[in-house]
Amino acid sequence: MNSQSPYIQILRQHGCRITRARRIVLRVLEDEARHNTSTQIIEAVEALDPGVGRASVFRSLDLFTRLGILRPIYISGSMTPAYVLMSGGHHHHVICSKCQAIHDFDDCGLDDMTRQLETKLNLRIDGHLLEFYGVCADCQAADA
Amino acid sequence: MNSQSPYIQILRQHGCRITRARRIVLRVLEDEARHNTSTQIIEAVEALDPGVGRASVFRSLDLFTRLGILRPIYISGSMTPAYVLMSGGHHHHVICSKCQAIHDFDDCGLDDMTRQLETKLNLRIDGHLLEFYGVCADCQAADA
DNA sequence: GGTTTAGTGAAAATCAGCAGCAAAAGAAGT
DNA sequence: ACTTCTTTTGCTGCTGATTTTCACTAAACC
Repeated sequence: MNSQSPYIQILRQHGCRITRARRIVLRVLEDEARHNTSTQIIEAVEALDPGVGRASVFRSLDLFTRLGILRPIYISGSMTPAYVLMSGGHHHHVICSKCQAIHDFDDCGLDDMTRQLETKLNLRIDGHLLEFYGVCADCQAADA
Repeated sequence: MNSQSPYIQILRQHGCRITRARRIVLRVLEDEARHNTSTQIIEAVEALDPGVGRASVFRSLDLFTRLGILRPIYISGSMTPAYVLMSGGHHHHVICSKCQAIHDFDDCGLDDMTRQLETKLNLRIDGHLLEFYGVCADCQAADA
């Protein structure tokens, strides 16, 4: 009865098999609930089950991205993307330009805009990512 | 007198030197006005001036990103990011999940939210990126 | 023009992510 | 549970995109 995870359901809906590797990668993503690079995810998976291979983690990340469960974003100077879970199809955060700290926030008033955009551009919209860039309170204090 | 480009001004403001490599990378970014991968940018720079080295292109892209001029975004299928110019500090587009077509749009009603967020989280916000994911009109038609 | 030092080009080093294949394990039906 | 049919997996070696190193060039400023 661990098919509760809505993400597992999404896999099912798309005819994908629920494998050990995918389950573990999903668990890591849900547990960590942060913005992890592939390397960090691979390490976490390794810690949870050394039997899961690197390649499968990459394959899972790729699959989840194609299904809209995940979204890779580029943070800081690293060209390795971090992955964020698109819970409910959307995600929002503020990234500090100085210290790269990421501050997630929940409410976005984008439902109206989504509907307007669907009408205006004549397309269907399933989700969105909203990123703000700025300087966090700590870094502003440090500057002064 | 080609210091018109507002981006050149930004470089100046940050005490960065206006070098040949940076000028050319900027020109490519402004001319192409699309979502180009580092490889595409390197090729365009090469075509414009073979004297500019790869490494400098990467260094410029990195610098521009740190200054908020550019933003790397993930494009399906390629592990290398595409770069978008953050004209005026922000950028908005819709990505089709089927054909990966990108549709830029200009107006976003995010000024209010930006100010609310600044107050609520006690930080300064300089810009934002808003991505919508969906299925474009063409792909919907093709499905039917 | 001379000085200073950030920035550069070239080549070597690094490392994330991918490909190919035999073997393993979901899913579905019996 | 057993069988069968595919989908996935774990390996391992490889590729090509970034990064680093370092001696050299050229902005910026006097």
